[in-house]
Amino acid sequence: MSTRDTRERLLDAAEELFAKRGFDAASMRDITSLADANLASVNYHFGSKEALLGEVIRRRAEGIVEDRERMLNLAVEAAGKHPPRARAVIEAFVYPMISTAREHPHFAALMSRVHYEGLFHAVGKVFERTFQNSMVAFVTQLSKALPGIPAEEMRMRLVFTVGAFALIVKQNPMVNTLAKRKTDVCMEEVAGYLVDFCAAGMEAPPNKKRKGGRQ
Amino acid sequence: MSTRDTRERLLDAAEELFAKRGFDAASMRDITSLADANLASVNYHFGSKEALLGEVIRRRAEGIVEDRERMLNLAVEAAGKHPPRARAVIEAFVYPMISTAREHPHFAALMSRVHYEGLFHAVGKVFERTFQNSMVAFVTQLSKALPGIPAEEMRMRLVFTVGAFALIVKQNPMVNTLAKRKTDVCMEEVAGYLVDFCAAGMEAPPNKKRKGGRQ
DNA sequence: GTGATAATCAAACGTTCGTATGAATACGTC
DNA sequence: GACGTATTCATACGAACGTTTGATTATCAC
Repeated sequence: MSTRDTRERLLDAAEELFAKRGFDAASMRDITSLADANLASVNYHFGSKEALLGEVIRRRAEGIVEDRERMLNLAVEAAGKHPPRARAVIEAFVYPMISTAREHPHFAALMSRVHYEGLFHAVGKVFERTFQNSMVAFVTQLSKALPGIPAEEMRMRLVFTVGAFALIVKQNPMVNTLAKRKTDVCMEEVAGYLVDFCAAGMEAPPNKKRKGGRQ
Repeated sequence: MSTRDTRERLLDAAEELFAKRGFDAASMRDITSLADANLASVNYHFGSKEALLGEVIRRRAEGIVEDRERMLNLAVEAAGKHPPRARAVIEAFVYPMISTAREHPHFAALMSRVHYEGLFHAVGKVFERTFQNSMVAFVTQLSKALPGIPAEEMRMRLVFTVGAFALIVKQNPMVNTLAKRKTDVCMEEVAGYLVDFCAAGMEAPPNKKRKGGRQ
């Protein structure tokens, strides 16, 4: 059993348990046990538990960002000299993560956690270099598609999209309860709903800053 | 210093630290220290750490749900014999939590955590009895306002709204970074953006279940 | 085979955790 | 002021945590 095997088994086990239980609640003993590895192996291969989390995220995040950029470029080219429709931009933003959520549901759930837990101390750098940087290009294209929306409001709308998205891929019990589903909501199905919802939200008229409104 | 004082100081401290660090990372010693109380006081007043979390949520959740229902009823009455507009329903859903987020930002951030961490074992019951139950009435009114949307899709759209919402109230570093803000995003400001976005998303045409689409 | 490097292993380290205990103090009632 | 209850307190417990260590085993070039 080569080193590479152990490394990957550790990454897989960590991905699953970090996603299911959270960073703190997933102990090194749980992870190494699931990976059929020795307790000390994580510190040998990665140095620390935090570094393990960083590597779990890094090994997939870059691919997702690349897919997003590829889809965005395709949309730009397909639109010719016009800017692409907002819906096409949203699809380029959402589908790579949806595909990941199907192939690696634990990773998608973990990404959702990263948004909401204070895990930035461990993954801040890799997260910044990948996901956050990639968002700039999407805001740019959305602003071209919808020139009437102020840049700041457009950025907020993309944050809303991330939030709506993150709650879905989390496989949250609430989602199934609310949706009155006995089986888990299927990713492809929900992707269509999400794109419809967010594309319409993007195309909404800009906010009338009604000052003196509700205090 | 009466008992009630200590109880409330513990609840306040727990609310803040659970929100900032998460359930596991916020230790009893941190909480009791911030509350200027003895380490044993939590177990004396609440029985356990989990019970403390449950009480932290319960003491505010019920008020929020009541506010939501009150605003929803007002919207229904104001609309007369017609159903209220989707936007009015969204406002009734969002504003009570926005108000809470202004008065008790830690609580709002904690609620966001509850959606994403596996905290349901501790708060599942109180959470179910309050927030999830209250959603049924909103889906009902939204379906009346927008009869063209299938019930399941409407439920998903309300989940999207919760997700977009939760990411905002979390005071997530990403939000400020993305929004290119040096100061925290103001709740009232973002509430307007959020309602515009979600109301438009609600009113989007129903999804054309394009089967055989992307695999 | 031999030696150097890489990887695995069992065991232990010191720390921190949530909880429990029993004594000490504060409080309200008579 | 004394008594019973409610609360606070210092302290300790056992368990679980991430990490470290030093020996042991596998791997591979020569």
